[in-house]
Amino acid sequence: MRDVRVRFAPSPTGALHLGGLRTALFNWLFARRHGGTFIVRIEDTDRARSTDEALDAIVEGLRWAGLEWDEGPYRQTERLELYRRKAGELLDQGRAYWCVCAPDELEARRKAALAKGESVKYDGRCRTRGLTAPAEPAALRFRAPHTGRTVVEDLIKGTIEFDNAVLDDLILLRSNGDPTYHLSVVIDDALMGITHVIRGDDHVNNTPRQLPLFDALGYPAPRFAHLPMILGADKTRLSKRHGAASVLAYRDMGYMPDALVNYLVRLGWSHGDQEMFSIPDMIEKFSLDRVQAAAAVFDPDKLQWLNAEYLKRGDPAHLAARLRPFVEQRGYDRHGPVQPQGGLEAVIPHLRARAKTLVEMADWAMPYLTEPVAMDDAAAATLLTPAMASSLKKFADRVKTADPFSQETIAPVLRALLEEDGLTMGAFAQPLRLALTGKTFSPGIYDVMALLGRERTLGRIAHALRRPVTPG
RNA sequence: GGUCCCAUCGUCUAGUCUGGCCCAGGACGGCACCCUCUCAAGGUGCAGACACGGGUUCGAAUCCCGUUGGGACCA
Repeated sequence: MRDVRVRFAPSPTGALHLGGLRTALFNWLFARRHGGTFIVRIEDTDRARSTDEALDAIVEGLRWAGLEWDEGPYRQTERLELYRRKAGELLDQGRAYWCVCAPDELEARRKAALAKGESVKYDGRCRTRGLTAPAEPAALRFRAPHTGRTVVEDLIKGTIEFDNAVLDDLILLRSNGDPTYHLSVVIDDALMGITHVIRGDDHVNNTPRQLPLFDALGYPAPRFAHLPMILGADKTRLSKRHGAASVLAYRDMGYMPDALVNYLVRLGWSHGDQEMFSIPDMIEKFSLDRVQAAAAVFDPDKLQWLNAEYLKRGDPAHLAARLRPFVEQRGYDRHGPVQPQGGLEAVIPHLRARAKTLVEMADWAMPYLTEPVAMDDAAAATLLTPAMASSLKKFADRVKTADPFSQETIAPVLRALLEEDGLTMGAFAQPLRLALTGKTFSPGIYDVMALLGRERTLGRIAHALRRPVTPG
């Protein structure tokens, strides 16, 4: 195999979507697997719809996901002269011709054909006119073959045959001189030495139109692999309508990049029953012939499960770094950081088994990082009864001297107290938990105390006891 | 409308190329139980699919044809 060169070629007309990320991922994996080159090329010739904001978002999304490229991003708007020059060569060689059919006229003919149930392709009116440098606005059309068959040997779908009679004479240059998608994509793939075009299967029908163009331009065609679409729950193409589809939105919802990538790689690709793949693992195992031909439905629940798995297994220091922005966003700085022993990293072992996202983890972490704690008043009204308050006070008095302040020393004190006051752990743990964290759910109560340390444990109980207590 | 693609549990998929090991396996989700100081997590178990109809064959989820259904592109 020649040195593999693949590209991801998004249009900067919106956010990077999950479908786009997966296309990028499969290209990237293929390149890495074969020691090839991964190129990012921005298809921004549609200048009306392309924006720099979208371009930035795409680049940011790729970076966040960890898909580093080897070349680019190239921008097609920087290569317009090249496309025009190549189009001129096709005209000189008789492989293209001027067409003066006006767009609205074309549209009218198309509608008429559709109404009569005929093919809507261009009728070839200007094909044999032999127009040279027309004075009126003219588009340049490709003289496509109209006989024979074009065969695409797709690496995923197998052999796909097209009757050339159904192929259109593509427009290469619009009447304003701008290249069309078909022209620029073929020239770039040819000149950039792309060996494998791995793209969404919405491009399958474009392939037989582009193949003769490679030929006319005098370049060997790359191999093609068309990836199945990602669908929403309603089985239509995934889009904004299905809720968040943008990669950056998933980042902001607290997903780990490796978890998203892991989820995406399993959408359409598999390696036996294996569900979890590290990046090196998927690079080693990735292959196009294991890619599914059928479309896949995006399942947010499974993504969330995978994310939780990454939270449970990840390196605490790494998770802490990912978690920090979410914590800071929550006002970590507002009260001044109140660090538990060992910093943010120390809370991770206690929260990772419960949280599904970094957002949840950050929410759960706040009681250990800020002072004072936000109290769940409704719960306090039912849990902090006078009787409980008295037991809590006793508990606080007795654990004062526990040394070191840990489960080993606290547990005997607590057990004795429960016996004395005729309480069960089940009855006492909730009021204590609420006093310590302000919440009705938390890590194990001994872990909470160890995390808070002696001073803050006692302080919080005292603080909770100063609340007006409900009679009862 | 034309062209093209696709079809295994609700979802992601293994099995399809190289028919028998599949009265179809795994995972997510669901349900039940266990564990338990809360919430989770974890453990155990249960329900759940070869779209349909014809062929080929001793034998088909697997091969062929058709139907149906879904999707994409063409403006």
